[in-house]
Amino acid sequence: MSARYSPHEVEEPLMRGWLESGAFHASATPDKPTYSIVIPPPNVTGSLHMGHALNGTIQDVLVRYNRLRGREALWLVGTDHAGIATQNKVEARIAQEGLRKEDLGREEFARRVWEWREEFGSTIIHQLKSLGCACDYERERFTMDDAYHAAVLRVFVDLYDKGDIYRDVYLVNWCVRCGSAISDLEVEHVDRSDKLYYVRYPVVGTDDHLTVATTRPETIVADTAVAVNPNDPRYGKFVGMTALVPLVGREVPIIADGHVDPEFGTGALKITPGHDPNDWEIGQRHGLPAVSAIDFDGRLNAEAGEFAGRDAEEARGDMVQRLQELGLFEREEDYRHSVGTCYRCGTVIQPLLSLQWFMDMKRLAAPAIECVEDGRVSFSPDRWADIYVEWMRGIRPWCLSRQLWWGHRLPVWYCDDCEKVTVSVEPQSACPECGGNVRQDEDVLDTWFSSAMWPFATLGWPEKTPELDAYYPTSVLSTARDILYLWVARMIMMGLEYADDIPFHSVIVHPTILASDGRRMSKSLGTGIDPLELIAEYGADATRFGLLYMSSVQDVRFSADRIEMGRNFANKLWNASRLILSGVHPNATPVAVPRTCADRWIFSRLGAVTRELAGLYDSFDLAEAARVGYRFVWNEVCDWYLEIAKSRLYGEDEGERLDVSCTLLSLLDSTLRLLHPMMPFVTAELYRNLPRAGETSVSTAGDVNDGSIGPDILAALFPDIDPAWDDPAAEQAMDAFIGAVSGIRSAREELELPRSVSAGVWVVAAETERARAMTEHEAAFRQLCGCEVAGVATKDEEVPPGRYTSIQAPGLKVLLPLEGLVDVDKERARLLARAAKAQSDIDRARSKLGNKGFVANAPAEVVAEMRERLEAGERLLAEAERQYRERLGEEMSS
RNA sequence: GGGCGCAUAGCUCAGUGGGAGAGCACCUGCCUUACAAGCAGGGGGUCGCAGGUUCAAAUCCUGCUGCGCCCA
Repeated sequence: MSARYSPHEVEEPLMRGWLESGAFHASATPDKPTYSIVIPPPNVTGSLHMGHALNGTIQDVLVRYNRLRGREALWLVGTDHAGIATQNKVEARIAQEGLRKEDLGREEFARRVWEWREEFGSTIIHQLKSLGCACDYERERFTMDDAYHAAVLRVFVDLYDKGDIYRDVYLVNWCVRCGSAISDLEVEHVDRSDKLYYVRYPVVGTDDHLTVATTRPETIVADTAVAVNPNDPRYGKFVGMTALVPLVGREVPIIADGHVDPEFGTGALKITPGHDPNDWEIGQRHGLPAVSAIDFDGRLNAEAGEFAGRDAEEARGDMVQRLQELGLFEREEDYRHSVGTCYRCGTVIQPLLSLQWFMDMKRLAAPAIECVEDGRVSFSPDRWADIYVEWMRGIRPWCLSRQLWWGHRLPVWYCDDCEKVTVSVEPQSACPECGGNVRQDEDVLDTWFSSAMWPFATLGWPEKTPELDAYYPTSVLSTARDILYLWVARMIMMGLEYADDIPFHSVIVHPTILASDGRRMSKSLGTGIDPLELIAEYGADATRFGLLYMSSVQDVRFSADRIEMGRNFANKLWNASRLILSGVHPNATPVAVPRTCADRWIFSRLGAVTRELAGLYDSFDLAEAARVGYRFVWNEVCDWYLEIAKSRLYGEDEGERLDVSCTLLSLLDSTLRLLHPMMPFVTAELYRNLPRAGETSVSTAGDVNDGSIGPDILAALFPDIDPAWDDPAAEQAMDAFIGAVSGIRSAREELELPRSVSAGVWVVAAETERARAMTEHEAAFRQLCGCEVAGVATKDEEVPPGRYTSIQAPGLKVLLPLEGLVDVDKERARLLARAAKAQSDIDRARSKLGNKGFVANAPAEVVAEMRERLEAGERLLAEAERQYRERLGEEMSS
């Protein structure tokens, strides 16, 4: 075995073996309890980024853990067809041939998209393999698969028949660049510095005018009212009169509406129902007409008179100029506000009136709220449940149609001859009403409509498949928070409506890994970190471990230190295993025979850690799981147990060697299984090198994996703990041992006792059982701190007279002889420091105990503990003073 | 405008009512036959600020400041 763990020699062959043997494939008809996760389908156009890497790791930990728990675990993967994003990619590609999609026609364009998808569409899915993800790659799904498409049409038609889906003219969010409507959720609000323009609207029949403030003077030409707050004393007299809209001279009513904020601008608001969502609402309430002055290409139309044909935003300056010429312009001021932009391309959204397909969400929302409120679906962290419910209560109609060529085309046909609209799963060739010609709607469905069906459509719905039966509802959905509304909420609604049950029991909302500047990683700013590069540099296990360790509940700045920590940890585990695998007795097998104090201690700890890790995996606290695993392996197994075991492992006694070998192998065997969910590769590699019962010699540990799988950790189970391992006495004894060794080491450094200086120390313990580890593991004790145990006493008087310094350890103290060894000044400083520490403990405890309230109100055990602390402090102080006197021949003056 | 979250060592973060922790960085000493991606020892913090509750507050409450995010 190499002295350094080389992830790249291990990972690829292991993954290949697993994939070839179908180890990740879940049975359609399992005979075990099941566990299932559907991956949030990544965009076909994407490549692996930090969010995917973290989320992939989380899901993989859960899937692997549940396999170890003996469950048949399905991790279903696949991709989302991502309408706009994919269309953009392919448009860019054909643009290199000098083509636009219109040149190809719809059918040919779609063919090009499929071609593109075949080539690049599974990039992320393949990249997940390098992270070690145990997905069922054989069941990869795509939201445009034929069966999936059929399911989408079926749901659309059904919701139409139920009256939830309808067609209407409504103000929608229009992206001029994408040439499509998008839903409210796809609009991203960004803060922008603009101008607020103050414009005068003459009041008809008076010499007065109302001044309104607007950020969009180009929409003045579409105004159909001026509104003021009903309680605004400045404007009450104008309500009911009319005003003239500048530039176009339209006479519009002056209305009163409670939603007008008297504080904004002048308190008078221009109302443009055709180009502003709030104005649309006001217009609806007051029966105002809506004028469209901006077309789908972002240009002003005939309503804008002399400005017709100009791009709306570009025309703004000239329109302001014209207002100035007309004497209707008052002033402008700097203004910071948030502007809706397209979340795909960043273009400023134009609210436009348009005939679109909508889905009313109210009916489906009710049960989807209920299942979260009654706890059938839980969120982790649970505050997301409130956020979800809050949003669901205010849910609004969903604009479903997209003016794209890539996606699920609406199953809607319009008759050329009559008014008949046919909505049907079956393609229509003639109008069922009049037999006339029909045309299919040109639009496609919002991508999120199909992804909402992901948890059941991927399992074969609407067929009653065995997969659906075995794996629905799924166990967990893990996701970033930004698609909580866009996707998670809609999955719950669709699941309840069509699969007759919640889509998943738990939703994990994982944190966002931020760039080092504390903001989201950004490609354009170059602050992104490529997880594949991390894997290349540190290995997959290190990357996974680092991500888990750094990401608990809060968003966190990426820190390469954590990944390095993961690499070092993998290396530590590797080397600990190297010590064991190369040092054990040839006949040893992983069967624990805990005999000595240290054995019983480490197995007691193993039991506790196993329980703890199971609880942490079950409750999705994977960051804590990483910490617990790290501390156990590094600070308990490696720092102490292995060091103690060495003396027996390298000793002369054959029986001892065999015993400790078996125990070491058993400990390693369990530890690998505990950590496997987090670090699948290194644990699998080491596991296959463990000798098994029946084998007579250690296998070829550390040979480079040729792809064949030895004992496969994937077939193993989570460690079974024997309650009999719990051993508080052994834990106490080892606490004393560790405290003594550490104390002696510190003293040696402080007193500058060279390592070569050996000493026989006396152990003073009221209960000699406390000193058991030190006597039982005397060889190890000597090895670790360079001291022999000269004897064990129950009280000071039993210790031979002489000069000692004392070292306090849990439950006992160690007396280290100083005769002729120590620099007087060093010892003086040490004793003074000890006395000061003891004094501060005493002061603290005394002040607590002197407080009547404390003694009366604090729990008895806390008070008792404080008394013990006081006594211990007093003992320590007295001892330091006594030693000071004896050693230095003078009183300590403090 | 409404809401959520965060502020702890030089850095990145744990800890969420009873003696301030980790990793990295730093200082000292070690190539001790598992590991220098390591070992041993050490220094370093009025736990953002101000009030309050409590016998007891980094931890609970209120306000403030700063940062991030979501919704309108």
